[in-house]
Amino acid sequence: MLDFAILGLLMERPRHGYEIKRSLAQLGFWTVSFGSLYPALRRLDKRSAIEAAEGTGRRKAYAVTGGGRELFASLLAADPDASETDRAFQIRLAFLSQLPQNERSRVLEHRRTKVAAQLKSAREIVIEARSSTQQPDRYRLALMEHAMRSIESDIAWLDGLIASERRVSQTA
Amino acid sequence: MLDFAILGLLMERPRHGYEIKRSLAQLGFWTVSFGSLYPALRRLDKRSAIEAAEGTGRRKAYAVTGGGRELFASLLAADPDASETDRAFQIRLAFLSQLPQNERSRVLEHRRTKVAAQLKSAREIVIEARSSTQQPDRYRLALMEHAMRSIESDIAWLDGLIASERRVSQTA
DNA sequence: ACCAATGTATATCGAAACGATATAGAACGC
DNA sequence: GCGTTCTATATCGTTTCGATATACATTGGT
Repeated sequence: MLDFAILGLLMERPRHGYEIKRSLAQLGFWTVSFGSLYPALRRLDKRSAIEAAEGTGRRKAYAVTGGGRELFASLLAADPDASETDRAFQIRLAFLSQLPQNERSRVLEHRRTKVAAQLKSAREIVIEARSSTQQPDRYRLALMEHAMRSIESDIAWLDGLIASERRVSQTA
Repeated sequence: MLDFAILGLLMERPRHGYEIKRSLAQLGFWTVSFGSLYPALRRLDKRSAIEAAEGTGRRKAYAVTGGGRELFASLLAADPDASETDRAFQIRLAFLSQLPQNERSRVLEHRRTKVAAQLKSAREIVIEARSSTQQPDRYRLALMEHAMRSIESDIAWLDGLIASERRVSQTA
């Protein structure tokens, strides 16, 4: 999970820990804690997927190794099965350019199906709550409605991505 | 965190594990795993914040104890400091009715301040990315823009809550 | 009436991630 | 020159996760 993201970032260029943390946050999906980051780096180092390059001073820059590249490629191309996390999808998306066009659509469509299911159940929950005899706490209703709307906006966003994907593949 | 949510749910009525899981998901904020849930129940039991009521068959219903009520109240009223998690806020909100009106506004305003800061940095990131010479990967840009829009919609939602809070306190 | 599939329910394991905190050099302000 | 903030790595204990095992209950088809 975190390993996947780290490898992806290191594929572009060597980075040291703190920089990985910053990049992760800038990609808009994660403010990872030090308690996750440094153990992850050691994990990857142990598997020799990464190696410490130029230990200039106290900053340890890490670079991805050959094995690391292979590992990353297999993670990226892996079947985005039903149990894919939100975060896993985001990471996959951030590196989606590295996948051939037809596979990209598959990843997006697959995600759409999953989120559509989430929307269905979120809607049912809201409808149920609104029509309940003893109508629920207003804060909770707000919570449920907001959750529903967030999913709706996720779907709209995904549809935009899918549409632009189709446009690109037609031009090409 | 999870303990907080469990206590809140058990304050209303005794529930067994599976039901807590379902309620948590319905409140729109969490599909907690069994690997979190059952350890959490045992944790709370050990602290005697909850106790097993009527062990009818294989379902163990848990009820909150006096100590548990105290614990919950202190968690709910605790200072929503800067490090408050998204989830912690959501849980707090789900049980906000149990807090006096003036404290409710404080919780909401505090949250707004925090999310506003998030929005600021998200906007900076998007602006920076868009104006960058080597403009970033389109998928990443989409990711960043979506993150930004999500935060914008969170703020709008919070403002709605704050406004309705004011309306209520004026009528009262 | 039988049995397969699905739903309800509790439990546990190892791994991953979290939040807090410690430490310390570097850069900056005044 | 001295305090504050920023950069950077590290570790500790706890929480949460995801996968998996198990078993009874309910429902639907034939």
